Amino acid sequence: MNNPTPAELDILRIIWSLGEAKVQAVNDELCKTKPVGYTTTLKTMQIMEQKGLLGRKKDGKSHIYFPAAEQQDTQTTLLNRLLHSAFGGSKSRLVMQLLGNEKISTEELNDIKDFLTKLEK
Amino acid sequence: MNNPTPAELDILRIIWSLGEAKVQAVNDELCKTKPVGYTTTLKTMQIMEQKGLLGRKKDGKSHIYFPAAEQQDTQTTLLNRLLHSAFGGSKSRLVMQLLGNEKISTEELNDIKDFLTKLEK
DNA sequence: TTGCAACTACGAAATCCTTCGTATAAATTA
DNA sequence: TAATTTATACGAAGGATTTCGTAGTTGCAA
Repeated sequence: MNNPTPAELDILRIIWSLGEAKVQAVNDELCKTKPVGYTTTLKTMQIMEQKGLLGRKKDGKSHIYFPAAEQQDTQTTLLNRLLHSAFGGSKSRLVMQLLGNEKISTEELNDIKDFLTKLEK
Repeated sequence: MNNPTPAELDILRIIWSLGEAKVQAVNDELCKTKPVGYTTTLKTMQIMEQKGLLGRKKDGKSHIYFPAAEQQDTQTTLLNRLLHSAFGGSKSRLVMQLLGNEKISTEELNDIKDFLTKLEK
């Protein structure tokens, strides 16, 4: 299916941390970072529900939204995409870059472990 | 400046691996994965040159393109964006997810090392 | 020098993303 | 019960991305 866009990811991150939330709560959080209209957040969350990124249930006159997939599944999907699109599939290169080493290594896991050992002092 | 879009990243990856390349060569590579018109590739590479993602030099009637920034700088930018947008800035969680462990850890580096040790058997 | 083949440049359609205005509907309160 | 508040639904504008058609340019071979 479809993957979260940047704006959708902003919302997902908030819902992950809250477990579940109403549009109002998500919008409040969002506004702490950048000003955004209520209906913008609502619209995006409605699209996310259609896309299958969020589920929702009625609560009085409003809805409570929650993640439709495991947080980890979504994270893994995004991470794997970056792994292949930007790192040619090399996990060790990705890890080394992430942890601040720019050296390229071919001995995947060992190199990572050595790297960590050194970094640990 | 501007960040590479998905289509641009496909091209960047090819140019990274080739060092430098003409449009034709990039398009050939691209077509191994999915069919795409020559002018599509050309147009995208022209845009990338304008954006400052690629440099180019004349070679007879055509151009030779090359990365304008270090591969690692671009990778780091993309990785950091994912780190914050999807992992709330936790490097250890990202690494663990990448390496196949779904457990959340708070002792950043040590946990990663332990994890690697186990994985190594 | 003429003509062909390989390239470039340009423009524009189609789609996706993001944002918000407006119209409705449903509780609440005065 | 009427007015107010709080939500939802819908549509559409504006910008970014992706794709490609068409026209024009350049170098080389015949």
